[in-house]
Amino acid sequence: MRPLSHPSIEDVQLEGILHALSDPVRVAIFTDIAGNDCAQTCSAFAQVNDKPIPKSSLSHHFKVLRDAGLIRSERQGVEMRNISRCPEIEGRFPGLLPAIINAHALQAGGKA
Amino acid sequence: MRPLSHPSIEDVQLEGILHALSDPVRVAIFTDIAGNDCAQTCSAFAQVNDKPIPKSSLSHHFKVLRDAGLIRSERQGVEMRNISRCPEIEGRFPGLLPAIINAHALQAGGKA
DNA sequence: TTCCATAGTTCGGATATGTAGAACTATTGA
DNA sequence: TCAATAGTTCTACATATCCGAACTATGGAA
Repeated sequence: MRPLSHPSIEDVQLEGILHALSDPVRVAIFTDIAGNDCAQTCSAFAQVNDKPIPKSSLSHHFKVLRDAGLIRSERQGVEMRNISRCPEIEGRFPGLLPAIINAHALQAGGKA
Repeated sequence: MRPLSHPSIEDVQLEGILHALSDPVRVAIFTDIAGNDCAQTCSAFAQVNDKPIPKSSLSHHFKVLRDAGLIRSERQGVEMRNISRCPEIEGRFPGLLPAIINAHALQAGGKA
């Protein structure tokens, strides 16, 4: 099992962020993590929008979010704690993540 | 040749927008169209970032942008005029496109 | 310690999506 | 009618995604 790698903030690309968040499961996971002060485990998202996510898929989704620079994951005992990198990204792309998070909320709200 | 179809604004999805703009060629095309008052033809983008784009690929990219609701294309004589749908989308997802366009500009600027 | 349970990762095969050359369609102008 | 230009569609191939199964890592219990 390779060690987790996180891109440095200068290497974070807009395209990578948009790609990572262009998946409904990932944008749901990310907005949840971004809106939560305390770190979230991967398995907290075994269900997303009432849909069960296989854990290999979940692991893949977290890797995409990590590689895009959106979250930071670190092992804590048997589980993995995930936190958003919003503040760093805000410095690089001001307003981007808030706008996406807001859009996601609007869409989810209008859907219900 | 099927008639061009454009989704109505209520059917525009955040995920579709992010997916469409997660490609470096498409985000370059879109920011150009969005920043230009006058409509742009498809073939205006035969080169993007000094890279030639085959016209079948270009056509595909425009279709993705259209399907995502980001642009409106209409035939005018022998060519196609493309305009952004920013104002409509601004009403649905406020601040989203400006933030993405700004991020793209920052990234392109920092790259040079 | 050994063993088991839990949390994630990796592998591998099926399926879906993207790329681009070639053939096609639509419009205009000679 | 014919040729030129602008885009689209077809098709084959390359790449990416999905998910079950097998694997690894950590911690706690026997």
